[in-house]
Amino acid sequence: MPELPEVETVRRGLTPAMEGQIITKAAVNRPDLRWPFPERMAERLTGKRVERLRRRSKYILVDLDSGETLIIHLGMSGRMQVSGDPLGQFHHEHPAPEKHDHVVFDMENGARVTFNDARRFGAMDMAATDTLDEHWLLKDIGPEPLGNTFNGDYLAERLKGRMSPIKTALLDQRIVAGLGNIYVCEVLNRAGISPKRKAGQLSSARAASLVPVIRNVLEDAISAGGSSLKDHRQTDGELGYFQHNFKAYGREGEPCLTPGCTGEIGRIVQSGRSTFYCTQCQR
DNA sequence: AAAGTTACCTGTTAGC
DNA sequence: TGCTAACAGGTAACTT
Repeated sequence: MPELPEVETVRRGLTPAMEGQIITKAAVNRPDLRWPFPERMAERLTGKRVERLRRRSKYILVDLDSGETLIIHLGMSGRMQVSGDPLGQFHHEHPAPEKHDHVVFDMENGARVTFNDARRFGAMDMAATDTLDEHWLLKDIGPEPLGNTFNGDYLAERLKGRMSPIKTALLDQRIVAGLGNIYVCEVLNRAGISPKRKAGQLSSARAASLVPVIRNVLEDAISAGGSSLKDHRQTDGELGYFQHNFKAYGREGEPCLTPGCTGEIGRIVQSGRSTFYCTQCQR
């Protein structure tokens, strides 16, 4: 669900409420999300100080002073809401609990962080911080698209020889981290590349040219607080607004916005997911 | 090995 | 209004 920009927006929203703070109480209201929670999760969190909040791909990583890291994935419908007074001053009022509030953290500063996930495709696990890269959920993930190791040479090399459509290849988290259905549609529209084109059929130069487009789309979306369709909210409950900047996603039947293009946006299904693209200017 | 399909779960919406 | 079906931003497990 939430793709990289939404997860980064959530991480930034959680940081002032959680970083440097002790978790005074962890309420775990059910045994599992997509998978069972780790053994004794509440006890392993309670009384621990949050040293740092990081993000890897679509995962939020909460480093604790116990040497463990809490790994959080929002799945399709996961939200994290901050309530109360993070400045720790006078009133500590929190909204009434809602359906699907599965995990609730109370912080020493009075902030409350609530994980709500109707579809329960989300996940939480805990692992030793120093070997986190070997965790089964993280070990096969490709480079961060906004990091230095993700460059034109790398992407061209990874796409070489691939028979799958470029749309599918960019969704493959082993090739590049953090892209989901929405942003892949936007990237290919901005790049003028057909989602149906075989990944290995792109010239190296064209493959490499995707790198700055990917970076720009993601950076624009992060600046806008992510995209709110059905579920994504920022941690203060506000909507992101990048959805107003979509040029392809969700615009079936509407005109293509590429300057000089007279085509319209169509929709096809690729590996079970909707793809929106301009049949005229995306070749 | 790689590509494609299915399943997980609930909520919303479109269509009748 | 009420019912049903289709669909939703992810990804692991399964089949081909």
